[in-house]
Amino acid sequence: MKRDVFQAIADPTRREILNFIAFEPQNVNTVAAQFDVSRTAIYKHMKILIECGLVDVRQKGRERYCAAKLEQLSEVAEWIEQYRQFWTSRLDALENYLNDVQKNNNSKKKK
Amino acid sequence: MKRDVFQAIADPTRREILNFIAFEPQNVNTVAAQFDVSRTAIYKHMKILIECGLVDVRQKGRERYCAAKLEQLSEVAEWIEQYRQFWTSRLDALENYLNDVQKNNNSKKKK
DNA sequence: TAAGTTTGAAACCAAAAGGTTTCATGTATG
DNA sequence: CATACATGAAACCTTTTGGTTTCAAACTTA
Repeated sequence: MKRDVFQAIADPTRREILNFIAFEPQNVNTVAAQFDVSRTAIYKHMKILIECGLVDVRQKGRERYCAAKLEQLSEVAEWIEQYRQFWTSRLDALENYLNDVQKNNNSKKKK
Repeated sequence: MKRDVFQAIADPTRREILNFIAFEPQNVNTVAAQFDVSRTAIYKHMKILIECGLVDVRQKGRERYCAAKLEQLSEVAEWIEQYRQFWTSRLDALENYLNDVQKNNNSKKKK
């Protein structure tokens, strides 16, 4: 099953897991120790993160190091960016307006 | 109940709803007509979007116009931005690597 | 080799999510 | 006023989610 990044980061525990392994890969037990819930519960969250590509696993002996692949977040970032013009500052709104005006002027000049 | 923006945008139908009303507010029926599911189902999605502040409602006669308040997405955007350094250009990766090397050298020197 | 450690997976459970049909209410309008 | 329309809400159902306990397997190490 191909998991969805949007859905993966919807859960606060999974966001905390990502944050915990963002700087340095950690094995499952180390991650689980950070949380109140059972290791198995964390493992399940991990599985979801792995399925959507947000986490990568590297076997090392009997341990498995989980590394965050945060570039997968760009899918969400890009989805949001397309709407950024709707909420940035009024200055930006002005800037956009001026850009538009300029664009229109250029088009007119070409004609 | 204070809803969570992360959770609200996890559902693909809700993302489509946001996109549909992003440029121009629409009443519930008009939105519902865009989707296969029932009006009531769309209304429930709408309610979730309203509860987390992603949608604003303005009564007008017997109709209720729903407008997207996309600036609420900034919460998610900011959460992602803090990790952007981890996946931007390879140049950044090289920079991080060099920083690490330097750090390790310093540690060794201390010993 | 035997005991301890790290992990994966199965069976099970309660609550939440997403959907439906149905009904009530307020608003327009012929 | 009577009918049609737009919406909110309740009751109900099925699937998914997030959690648990338990057990098996693979790897370490005394």
